[in-house]
Amino acid sequence: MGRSPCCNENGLKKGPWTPEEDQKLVDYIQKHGHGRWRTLPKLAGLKRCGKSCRLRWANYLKPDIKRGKFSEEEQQIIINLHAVLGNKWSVIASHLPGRTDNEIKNFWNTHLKKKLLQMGIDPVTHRRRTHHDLINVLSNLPQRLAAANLANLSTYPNWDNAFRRQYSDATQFAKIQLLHNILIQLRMSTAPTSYRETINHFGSSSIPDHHQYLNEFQQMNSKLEALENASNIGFPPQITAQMQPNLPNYEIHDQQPQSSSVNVQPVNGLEIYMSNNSDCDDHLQLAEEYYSIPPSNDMHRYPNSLVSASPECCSIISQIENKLNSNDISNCLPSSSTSTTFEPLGDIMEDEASDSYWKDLIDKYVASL
DNA sequence: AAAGTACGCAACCGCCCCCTT
DNA sequence: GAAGGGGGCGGTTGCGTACTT
Repeated sequence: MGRSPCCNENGLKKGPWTPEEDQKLVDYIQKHGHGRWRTLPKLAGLKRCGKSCRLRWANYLKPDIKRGKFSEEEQQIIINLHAVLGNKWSVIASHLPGRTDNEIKNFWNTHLKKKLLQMGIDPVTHRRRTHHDLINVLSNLPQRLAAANLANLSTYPNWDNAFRRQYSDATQFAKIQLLHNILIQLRMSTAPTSYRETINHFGSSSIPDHHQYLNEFQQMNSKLEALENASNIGFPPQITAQMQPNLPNYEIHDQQPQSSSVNVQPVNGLEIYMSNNSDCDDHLQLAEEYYSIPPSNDMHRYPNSLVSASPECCSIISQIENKLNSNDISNCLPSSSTSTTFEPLGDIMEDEASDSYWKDLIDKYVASL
């Protein structure tokens, strides 16, 4: 069928609107309403196409439009709705009084997208970018290992100590990132971060003791936090700036379901939805209401989707876990200001002195993905 | 101080859906 | 049911401004 553009007539103005044009449009609409947009410009004395008038009115001149910065609450609403709806800007705008779809779309593209990326969250799927991070780390690891090995050779006497240490730290950091990413996978494969996933995780027939479950989850988070904190202390700034964005951040929260029977329990920045009553059908119904769209339609858009680990992967994760359990990471703080950055993690990293251990581990882990 | 670059946002473009004829 | 028009929507562009070199 097709249609001719509404702005193909000669003499029609394009580009930024002048205050005089704005005034004409406002005056006309306040007096007569907009009626048919195509006929409006002529009646209002504007040399614009109807579409341009509609957009100018809808996005800028309408009296109830809210200008200015988006509040934290508004930002959270946009993120949550985008996780469920995708780029349905007009629907998202309908939940934010005074905000236009265009404004929200621009704000998403210029601010929120970057914010989520910095948090290690994919802005399209709203999943944590565990696998991508891991692949990035793995793709750089051989170079880092090679560089570190070179730095250790006495055949390069001109390399100063800071330079050697930087490369040595980079190697250690790569290893820690690997450990970190594997642990995140472990956390995501065993710890649901939303109410739906709680149900999915335990099945609809029985839900074990929530407190015990939360305790386990908290312990895992504590370990990860300690690991992150330890790896950040004293790290050379030129490397930190480059690599820090790869470290996921857990500040994002799901929106609290509108029900008094559901508690939100913050766990190290994550919020887990747990119900007080033990009726699984009610739980599921609440979850369905909260997410509003059946999961089979578009599962990938749900926030905090469950990432499951394969049995092989779990086995490797267990090895790492055993290692972590045999070392008290919470005490891993630098013993002095002159210590090497990753000395505190030495107990974990150095008892397997050879890089072949890590190579094997990486190979197995990649194969299990 | 000037040139180059990045960023933010208003406006435009083209496609699509829905309603009317 | 098909054709055509009106309006809405999401993606993209381009300009003005801020920031960096």
